[in-house]
Amino acid sequence: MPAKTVATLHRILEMLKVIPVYPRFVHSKAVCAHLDSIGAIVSKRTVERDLMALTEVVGLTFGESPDGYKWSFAFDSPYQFIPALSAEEALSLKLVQQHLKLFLPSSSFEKLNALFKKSDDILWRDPVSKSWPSLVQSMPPAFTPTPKHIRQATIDNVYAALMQKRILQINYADKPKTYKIKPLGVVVRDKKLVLVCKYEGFDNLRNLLVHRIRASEIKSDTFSDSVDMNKYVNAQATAVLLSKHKIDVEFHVKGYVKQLLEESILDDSQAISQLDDTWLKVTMSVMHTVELENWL
Amino acid sequence: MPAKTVATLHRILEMLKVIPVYPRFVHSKAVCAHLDSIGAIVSKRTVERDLMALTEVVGLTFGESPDGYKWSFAFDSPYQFIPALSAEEALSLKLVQQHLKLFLPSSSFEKLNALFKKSDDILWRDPVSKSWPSLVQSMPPAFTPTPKHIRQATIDNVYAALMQKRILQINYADKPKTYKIKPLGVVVRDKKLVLVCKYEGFDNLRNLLVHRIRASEIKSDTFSDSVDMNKYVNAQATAVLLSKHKIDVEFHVKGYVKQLLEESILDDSQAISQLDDTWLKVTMSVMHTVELENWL
DNA sequence: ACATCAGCGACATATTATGTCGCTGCCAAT
DNA sequence: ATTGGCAGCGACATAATATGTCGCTGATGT
Repeated sequence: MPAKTVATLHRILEMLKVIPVYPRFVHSKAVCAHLDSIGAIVSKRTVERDLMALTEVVGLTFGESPDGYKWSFAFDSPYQFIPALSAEEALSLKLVQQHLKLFLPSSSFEKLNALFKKSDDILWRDPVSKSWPSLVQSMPPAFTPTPKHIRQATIDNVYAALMQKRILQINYADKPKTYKIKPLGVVVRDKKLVLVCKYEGFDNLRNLLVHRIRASEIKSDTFSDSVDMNKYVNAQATAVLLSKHKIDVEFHVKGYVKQLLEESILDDSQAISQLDDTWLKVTMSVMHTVELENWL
Repeated sequence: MPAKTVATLHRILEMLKVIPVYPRFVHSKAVCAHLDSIGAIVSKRTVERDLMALTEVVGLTFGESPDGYKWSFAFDSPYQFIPALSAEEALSLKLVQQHLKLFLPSSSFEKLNALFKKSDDILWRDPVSKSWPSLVQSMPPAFTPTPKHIRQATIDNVYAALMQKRILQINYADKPKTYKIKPLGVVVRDKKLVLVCKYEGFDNLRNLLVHRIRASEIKSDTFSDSVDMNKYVNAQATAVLLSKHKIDVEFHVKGYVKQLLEESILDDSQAISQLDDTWLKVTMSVMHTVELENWL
């Protein structure tokens, strides 16, 4: 508890904060530098010893390289996420996972895997409920192609080019040509990652599917174009609306559809009342969309 | 590095693993018990000292109570998630966050906030890109009411009852009556959490909106009903499909719609070819849904 | 009023964390 | 080949400390 111990602990945690998960790595020298930068000056030797010790404790791994060891968090280290999780919290995470699996390409949320793994563990250990996997579900909207897989390298390049505003050279789809593009933003639509960009030399916006990018390479040229993604997305979204305002709907149903409505919830504002034994009156206020049109 | 140090470190981490984030807590005695259970036997005094020390280092908090201090992780402790995050990873998390904000009630992913906060930090610090907040977006499907807020207590009760198969007594919507229900599963549909359940004494499945549950209380009675949520969700989902198979579509467009199509991507299998200066031919293979019908 | 128990201060001591130094290879540039 | 630079690692000395023990205090609830 005295001064020195807390200093040591702080140093260790600070070290862990600089070490990324597996495919990435840091050299011990960088760790030293970081410690210096936050005022926790220790000898290089100590850092080396600490790293070694952490190997066994939190599952660090290291690989050799010309300029020293390359340190990484083990991929599945249970220490990536520390605090305890209650069974309820774990179940709630499970729901998030189900949802993400359905709506995002898996590469987008790989960073969350440690968390999901942990909640799995918690749930397995739970003595009461063995059937949890089916307790929570995410309901896909109508039609659901499986999310495409995207290579990590591709996604990294896209993000890096995006943030550094640098030209990205890609092979797209099956076209043999390579294109130079200026990445401006990323949108997730349906289950696909869409890259909004301009082709070099052109000025109109194009949408590319990230999972169709075959090869990518970041060039050193930068650009200064930019686009208000918020506005862009809104513009595209409202294009499919028939009207911008809510409308009130009232209709009567019977038989099979009646049953369905009694058990389902179309909208929050829906009100149902019994007209007689066979007919049901439904009123609600919703956005006027194409979907609705066909419902009726 | 010698034996004892690594033991201590291990013990500390093991302690952190049992401490939940803020609203929840553990008593120091429980921490002791856990340490004993994994063979790291130390005196109670040491545990107390350690906890105190951890206060300053990882942001533990404690509150008084009749039977000892109640220890929690500060809910914004930067140590909940340890490994370093690269800017690319952070951006990718940002995308997930955008997406979740749009599709899930916020209470469902509160546990991820530490992670999102961390990625925010990383991105703010990034020297190159100051405009990251608008770089990634999630595109809502057509119409998007704001996700409802759900009280944490409600969600916890629902999940607990669900896992322990216990009767839940609730007040629903504005009705003055209380109902006893058997929770069978949770589905997220559109932006709402839907609780699939049976009313006590009835045998048909009902869907309740979790955010409309006003008050809830777990009873001690248990039940044994169960439902295959997977099947249930699938059944509901296919109800809105006009046909189960993909169909091929071919159509010609010009003018404004042509422009839109050139810049957008409706589906992965779409192929576009130029007929002449004004007309564009589009072919694709998609599920036959009501949405599609209206597109044309 | 009593018993119980959590927190906490004090203290002693065996234990150890850390800096220093020097050796050994590996790499790369001369 | 030769050299300089640098990373890892073992050894060692020592100042410093982590931890168990004991006993006091003050709540709590019976």
